[in-house]
Amino acid sequence: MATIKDVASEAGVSVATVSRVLNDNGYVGAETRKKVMTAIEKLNYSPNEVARSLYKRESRLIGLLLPDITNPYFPQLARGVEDEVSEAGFRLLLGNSDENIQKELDYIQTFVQNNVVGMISATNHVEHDQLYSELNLPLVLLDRTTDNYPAVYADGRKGGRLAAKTLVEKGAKRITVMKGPAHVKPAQDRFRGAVEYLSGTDVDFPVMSTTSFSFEDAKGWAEELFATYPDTDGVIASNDIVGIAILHEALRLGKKIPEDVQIIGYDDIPQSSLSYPALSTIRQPAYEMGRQAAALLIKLIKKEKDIETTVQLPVELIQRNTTRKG
Amino acid sequence: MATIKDVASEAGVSVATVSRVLNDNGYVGAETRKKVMTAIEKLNYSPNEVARSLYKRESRLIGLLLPDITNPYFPQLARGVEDEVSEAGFRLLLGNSDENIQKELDYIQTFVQNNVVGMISATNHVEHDQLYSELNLPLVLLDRTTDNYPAVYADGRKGGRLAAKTLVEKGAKRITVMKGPAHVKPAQDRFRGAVEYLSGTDVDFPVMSTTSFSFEDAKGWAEELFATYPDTDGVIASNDIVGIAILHEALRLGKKIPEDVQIIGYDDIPQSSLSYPALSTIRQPAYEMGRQAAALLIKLIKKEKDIETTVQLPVELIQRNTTRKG
DNA sequence: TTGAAAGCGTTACCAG
DNA sequence: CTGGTAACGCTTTCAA
Repeated sequence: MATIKDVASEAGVSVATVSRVLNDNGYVGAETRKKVMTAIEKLNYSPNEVARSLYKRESRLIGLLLPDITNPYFPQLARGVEDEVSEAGFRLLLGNSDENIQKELDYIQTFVQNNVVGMISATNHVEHDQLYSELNLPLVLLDRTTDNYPAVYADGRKGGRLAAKTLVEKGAKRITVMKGPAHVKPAQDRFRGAVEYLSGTDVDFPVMSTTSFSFEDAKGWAEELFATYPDTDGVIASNDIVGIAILHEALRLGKKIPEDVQIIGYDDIPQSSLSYPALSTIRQPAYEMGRQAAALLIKLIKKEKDIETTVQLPVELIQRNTTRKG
Repeated sequence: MATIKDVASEAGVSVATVSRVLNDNGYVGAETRKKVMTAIEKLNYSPNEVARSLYKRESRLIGLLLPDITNPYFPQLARGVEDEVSEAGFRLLLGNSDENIQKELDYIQTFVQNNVVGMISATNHVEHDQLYSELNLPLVLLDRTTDNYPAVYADGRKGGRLAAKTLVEKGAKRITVMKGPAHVKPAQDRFRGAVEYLSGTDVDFPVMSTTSFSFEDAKGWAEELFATYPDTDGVIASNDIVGIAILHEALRLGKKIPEDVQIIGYDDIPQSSLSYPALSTIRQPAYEMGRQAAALLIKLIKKEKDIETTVQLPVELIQRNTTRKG
């Protein structure tokens, strides 16, 4: 790899001058600039980010912490983040925390060790608000509310209410509400929203608790649900994965969808529109959330003034075929 | 952030000594070591990776280049890679190329600018074997065969053959085989495998070409398929996404699965088992492939001897309910 | 067993 | 307008 020194001697100038043309600051004569450009071209030089980072004490790297990229909701967030940061010239250092505190801490440590300029976290540990606070780094929370940090999230409470309202209006009488993992804040919000709404109605609503969102477990929850509440005629799933699993199980049991049981999911992951019948769901604009989180972080990094540090994106009912028409 | 200097003065020794205990090399007295440890503890010091990287001319970072993390096949690869590299103390710099040469080049540039120790690429541009060859970095290709580089991939040819054989043996007579995007090498392999097998049989097999794997487009391919070949009774989908879309469309058209038409997908993404009927498919061990690619790369980085630089993982028929029993 | 100092590739300050 | 040089935080000779 060519260094700035090589370029300097090739162009017959000092490294200081090369640095000036590189960063486009300070005075540099037209002639000189041209010589330098030629040398750069010729040597196919590109500056060493590590040296830059060392001197400036900040890199062009942003840390992204996710629970588990294998859950189809997160790649969309990640992609949104990535597109936005890379358009702004930043790159992503990625970590999956599995909601495991130690892993999370380890990643945060790597982030600072690598001089990241900021970080985005979509994990759910409130415990280390403390840790985060010592971080001394621009941080934005993604897919999670909080009073203490900049955050972009969707209105889970409203989403939950919307799901419940939809099912009730479409005539469900015995609605099973699935409660997602207790430590997953957004899941609790939507759950609370649903329960709030249902409490104001006359429908029964047994609650079924689940402790994960994984594909492997989803089947189990689905079986348990119909075993425990065989006469349920409406299900508010904790997310689309679970919703699809329930749909699958209902069909396997010979139930008619949406006649016998209506199902509504949460998230609107891409594959939801491909289930059969296509899953009705509450959409969170994941890609957009990722983009906005990144955009917000970048503003923070650039220390722009008057930024809205908490942005709430709207949720939306996507009415497909697991809920009744009209 | 505390630096090595701070630790040194806190411990009353030189930075050289601190460095020695940090890296556990060179002589350092037991007493001294203890003092240093205490200082490190007290200051909560952790070494600056950037400075290290600058001096050593190599970081603890590995570059991972993916086509599009939004395609559910890739998060699994990514996760496999991540788990393996992070267990070995490395971290991931992530890039989505969208199979776009310019983006790919940009990421590769960032990778070298950041002194990555190696990279893993799951993209499909053979054109820049040339670029890669000038890279002077350990590289392993993932989900792609090649003679020129270390690679881990699954046997696409065999997978295609297996899909075709399965459908034929289960009585399909007019099999539509879908051809994935031309530039996606693994898709072509499985396609060729299927065609090879079918050529040796008496069944008809119209070929339908598609140009993408996205969810949005998949629906379109599905509609086109049944519009063009309404009497098809077996479909070899180019991957599970397309397979699920076809399943959806077939059901929408009132076809019975698997009686009227049998469908077989490719990949075995997690959601395939949740379609209804559950999708039969050819499984590629994506997570495992990611892990092995990372393991191979790490061996390369450590310059171990006698390593198997090309590992082919087996594919497997996952017989679910879109193919007939027995 | 320990310390001083050079050097990794940049940037920015100060002279000229 | 340009060049010399200290500094960023670390590792590694080389001497002591």
